[in-house]
Amino acid sequence: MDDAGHITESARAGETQSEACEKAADLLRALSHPVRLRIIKLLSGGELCVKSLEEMLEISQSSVSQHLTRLRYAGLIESERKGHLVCYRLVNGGAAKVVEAAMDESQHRG
Amino acid sequence: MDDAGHITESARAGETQSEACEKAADLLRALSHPVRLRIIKLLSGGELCVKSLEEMLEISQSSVSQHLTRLRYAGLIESERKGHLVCYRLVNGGAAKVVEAAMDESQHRG
DNA sequence: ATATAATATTAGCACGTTTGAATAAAGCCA
DNA sequence: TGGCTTTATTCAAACGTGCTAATATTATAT
Repeated sequence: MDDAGHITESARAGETQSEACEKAADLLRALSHPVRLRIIKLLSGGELCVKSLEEMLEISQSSVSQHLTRLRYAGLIESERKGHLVCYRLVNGGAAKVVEAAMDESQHRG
Repeated sequence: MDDAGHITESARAGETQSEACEKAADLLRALSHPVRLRIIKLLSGGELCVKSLEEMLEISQSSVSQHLTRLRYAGLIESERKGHLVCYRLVNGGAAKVVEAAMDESQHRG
């Protein structure tokens, strides 16, 4: 839905259309793995430590940790040490909104 | 935003939560390339033939065609031959909605 | 039929991603 | 301290992706 009569948000920020698409593609790439989607959905119910995620997802500790690192690097989640646990939570609802849109859409077809 | 008191859409369809995430991840992967995002945005303004897209995107014909194939395979766009041109259009607004959510989100941070 | 324009497909290479195994680091408790 | 649990990091192998160059296909026009 591109604007015709006024300036787009990316233009306002001094960005090229195609630069904005690069950023959005980075975000989508960070989300485009089934395990990472499940992590986002789990965290949208509240913060969780790595061990809990590992049990819920039933994949190796190493793999969970690497996916969390990727999501954190993308700015979608943040972590806080609590004793010997490290808890993760969503940075804000934005990532979950994109995920929701994708889940919605992928069920109506595909 | 998971449901607590009633059945989710994926459950209704006889799908596992994690199967639904696989599908959504497939959709996101199909979208997670800057050129493909630009294609979706261009097509949301109306159908276009490959040659036009090639000129607007300023990338090779082969590359455009391959990206279009991927989007078509994902069910996001469809094509129609018109003389010696092939025109592409969005299958429905759903893909554009996901793209919009991602562009929105990626501009508020990251 | 031949030439030309538009599109699709293929092959090969470079690069990114995902995984498990192994190892390291950090915090707790006896 | 030493042992235990949790988490992070590194490595190598397998696999996926994106690009270009080359070739094939499809339609049109002469």
